[in-house]
Amino acid sequence: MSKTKQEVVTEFRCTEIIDAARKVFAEKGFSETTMDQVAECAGIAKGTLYLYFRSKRDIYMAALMEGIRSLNNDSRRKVEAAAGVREKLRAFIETRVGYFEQHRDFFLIYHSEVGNLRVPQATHEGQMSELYLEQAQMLEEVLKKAAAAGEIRELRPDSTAFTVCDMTRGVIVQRLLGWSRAELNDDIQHLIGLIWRGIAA
Amino acid sequence: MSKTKQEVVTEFRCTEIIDAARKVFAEKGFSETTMDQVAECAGIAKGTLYLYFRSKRDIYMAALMEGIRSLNNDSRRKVEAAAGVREKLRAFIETRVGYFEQHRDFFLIYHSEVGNLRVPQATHEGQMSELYLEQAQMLEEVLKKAAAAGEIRELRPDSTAFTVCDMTRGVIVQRLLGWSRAELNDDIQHLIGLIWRGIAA
DNA sequence: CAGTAAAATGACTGAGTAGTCATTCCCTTC
DNA sequence: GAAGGGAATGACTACTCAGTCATTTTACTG
Repeated sequence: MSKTKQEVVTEFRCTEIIDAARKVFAEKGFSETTMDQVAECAGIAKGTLYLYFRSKRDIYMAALMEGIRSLNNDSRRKVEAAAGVREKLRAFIETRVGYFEQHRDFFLIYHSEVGNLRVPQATHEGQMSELYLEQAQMLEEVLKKAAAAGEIRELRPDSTAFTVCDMTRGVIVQRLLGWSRAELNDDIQHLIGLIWRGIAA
Repeated sequence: MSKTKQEVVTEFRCTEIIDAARKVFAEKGFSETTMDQVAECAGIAKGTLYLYFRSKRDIYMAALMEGIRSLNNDSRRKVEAAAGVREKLRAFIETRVGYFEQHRDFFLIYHSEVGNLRVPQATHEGQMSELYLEQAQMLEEVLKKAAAAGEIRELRPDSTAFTVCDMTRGVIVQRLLGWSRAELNDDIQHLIGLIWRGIAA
């Protein structure tokens, strides 16, 4: 009984910390953020952070992983639920754009970390790219099946999957930076149009 | 006379420093790089850095700007020289992929800085996004003219231009991370195919 | 080759911060 | 409501590093 209660408290604190971390790290980046700031934002003392996480990097990675996992799950569910390539594609894009629009702060971390091409040394490095590649692979499967069924033309599915991810990422950036004033749906529609028909007359 | 000589030395030192900075910053990122490392890599003492640049950030930005300007010039020249949209598109992609393949270390800085969506506070911030947007705008012009000439279908030229930039960026990342084993030309060809015809059967 | 001025150096300083731990607080249990 | 124990605290420590500046080296000149 008491154990359950303790677990609840622990989970609550962890969530609290991760949420705060996401906010602060998104604003300043990893290096420019201090543990005092994270603590203050979470409304607890700095020492408490270390009761639940081993280090600054640990908190950062926890925030990142949690977000990616949640995004992956959302995407997978939506894509599986959709019928036909084009709808699956739309589901994929819609989910991601929507998710990041709702979790701006998470996108900033995700984006700067996933876009981090430097020589890895973090312990979590393996997990990271694994979770990242998962997205592209999901899309790759969809494309492969569609190609087999003749729904789309024959293309290198891996490269194409990555490219679709990149285009989606691009739309998210455009929107977050306010470079696009269009409605969400118009942006998505436009993107799908590009993917599907290209720009040829 | 003596002045010219002095200028030459100054320019040489600056280049030396910028080259070293590019290498070191690319490896570790801005925050994790120390001035001692930059100095060592440049083969000079730390104090000397401050004879030619005001601050760490100054050196970083100088390295970044110089690279972007050079890339912009290359791209513009090649795109202008090419005839027809499709060839201009190819020129654009080819130049960028080629440039970054040749300046890996620069790409790492460029990528992490341009992808830096946090609230700006750097003095150079304005210049940065200006130089960045320049690329997309160049492409936008090409697309607009092509659309007017009926060479491509009517699309939102701004959004499309950004998307093409994003796709190109994506290919570069794929190649730098070793996710693509294809020949450079095949990757470019594949990308142009995607842009031009989309994925529709 | 002495004298001088400019360039280069690197030990040093001061600010800032990740992580610790002795102390305090609070909640449970009897 | 007192005792006991686990959770929370925040002052403190040990360290890093951007930027400075007194000193040394180099380059030029007459």
